[in-house]
Amino acid sequence: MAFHPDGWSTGNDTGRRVPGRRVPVAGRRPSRATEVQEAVKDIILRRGLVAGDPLPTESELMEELGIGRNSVREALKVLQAVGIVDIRHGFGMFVGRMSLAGFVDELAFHSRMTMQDERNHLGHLIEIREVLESGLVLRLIDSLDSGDLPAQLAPIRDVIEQMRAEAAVGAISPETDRLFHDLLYRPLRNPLVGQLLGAFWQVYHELRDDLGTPDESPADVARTHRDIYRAVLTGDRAAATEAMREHFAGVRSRLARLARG
Amino acid sequence: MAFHPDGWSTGNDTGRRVPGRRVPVAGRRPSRATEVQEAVKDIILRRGLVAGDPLPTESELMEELGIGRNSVREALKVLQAVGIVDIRHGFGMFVGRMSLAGFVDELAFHSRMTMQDERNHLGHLIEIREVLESGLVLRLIDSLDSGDLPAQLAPIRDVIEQMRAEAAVGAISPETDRLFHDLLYRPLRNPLVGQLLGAFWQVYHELRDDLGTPDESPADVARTHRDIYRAVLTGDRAAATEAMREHFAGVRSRLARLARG
DNA sequence: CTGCGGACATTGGACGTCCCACATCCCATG
DNA sequence: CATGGGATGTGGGACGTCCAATGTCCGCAG
Repeated sequence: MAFHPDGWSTGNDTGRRVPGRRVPVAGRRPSRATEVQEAVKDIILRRGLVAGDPLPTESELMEELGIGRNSVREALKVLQAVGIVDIRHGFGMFVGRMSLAGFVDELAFHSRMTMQDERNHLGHLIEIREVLESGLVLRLIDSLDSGDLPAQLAPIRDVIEQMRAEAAVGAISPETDRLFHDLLYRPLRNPLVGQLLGAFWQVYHELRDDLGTPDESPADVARTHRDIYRAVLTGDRAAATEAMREHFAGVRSRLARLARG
Repeated sequence: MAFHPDGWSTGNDTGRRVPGRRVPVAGRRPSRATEVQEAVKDIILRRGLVAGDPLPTESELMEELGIGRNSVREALKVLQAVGIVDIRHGFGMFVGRMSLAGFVDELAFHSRMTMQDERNHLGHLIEIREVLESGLVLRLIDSLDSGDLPAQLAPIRDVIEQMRAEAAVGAISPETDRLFHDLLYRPLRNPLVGQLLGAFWQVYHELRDDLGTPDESPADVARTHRDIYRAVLTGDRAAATEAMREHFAGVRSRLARLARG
């Protein structure tokens, strides 16, 4: 992985770098791409840019840093992969919004890779998601203004209704499921929660097809989600914990069957 | 090996497009780099490779896919950034181990970027970490074999001792703190927990210097960690929850002060 | 026989250049 | 006044070439 050794900053490179000129000095190697990455991050931080702000063009970067275009491009691609910059073909580069897309890729890939063996990455991921959601739902109950709960939870109620409707005519769409878990924790006002859970959710659903058919019916799924909603509505912490456990029971059994078969 | 520029018959469609002519084909643009990424992932999955296994060389990839070296390299750099492949100069490429390094980069960067404003990424991150650890410690209590608790928790006890010793002579080293949070949940046998928590921990400690001085003394820190250990040892769920809350109280106050200042 | 050093092959790293694709803006043309 | 077609600027793709790092292996010295 890319290490960024500290003690390099002093000493040798004070200023411009002549393209084509190689420094034969025996020392560590802050690869060109790494240099560019650090430089771009530095520019963003130093200039106090925010997500969406325009960044220097490729040409400007190659000139300012005295580095070839390919290296610049490699670095930018990496920064794009980790969601730090946003590249738009024919338009320019911009400070990126946090997307966790790279995180999803990594988790999804390694989960798929270890699906059949004992390490079972996906199972571990689900366990973490369960722990997280179980804790979050309690925090949600604590944080809700007890004044007008139904109004605050109205969006959730709508999703539950939608879910029930879909279950009645067939299967619950992934989008509806995702929407539930996204909306539920929104009152916590912690956008990272939504993003992280979204990432977990996405990994699960990318690999869902590789798992067998679910043990529970769509109606069961709708019911467990409704139970979570009701527990939050009534502020019943124990019921919320139990409902969350129920919700993940189906997932667990599906995974367990995979491990056996 | 000599390269024959007489044209390549392999699936490289260099069909000319007339400038100014809009291609009516529905807009799908699988960029070269993306193609290579998918191809490499596919190779790993299809051949059932595991972490550490060797991958085709750059030259082999460019030939097999009929794609230029730069594109191949860009793709591989990205895959390296998200921890899917591991590139070792002068040796070869290998299937990567999960590292979450890209995730850490993304979180650390966006946290630093939003440090001064209201969005306060870091605070949200800490909140998630607290929820996670609070839930995990309860799960840990449930999962421990009640037979020989002291033996199972011996490593933790040693770290606590180390922590106390360090606190007595000055400051607790980050490594010791990290070791505690890493070892504590090891009995859960969920390696992802360690990695995810490690990522959170690393983000926090990368930005720690930008926060002010801590409110609590090293002795306080050692004490809160000891309380967590004791709660697990005695299986006291309420005490564990409280100890975890205490543990994060210092972090929270530090963050709050930043928001005010 | 042992071990150490250096040649060699292999593999990644970097660069410059050329051309393509895409987006935007402006101006000419109807 | 509306519109379509450059002109321009930006990223995307590819190629060829050279450089540097790493591992292997063989031969020479002890």
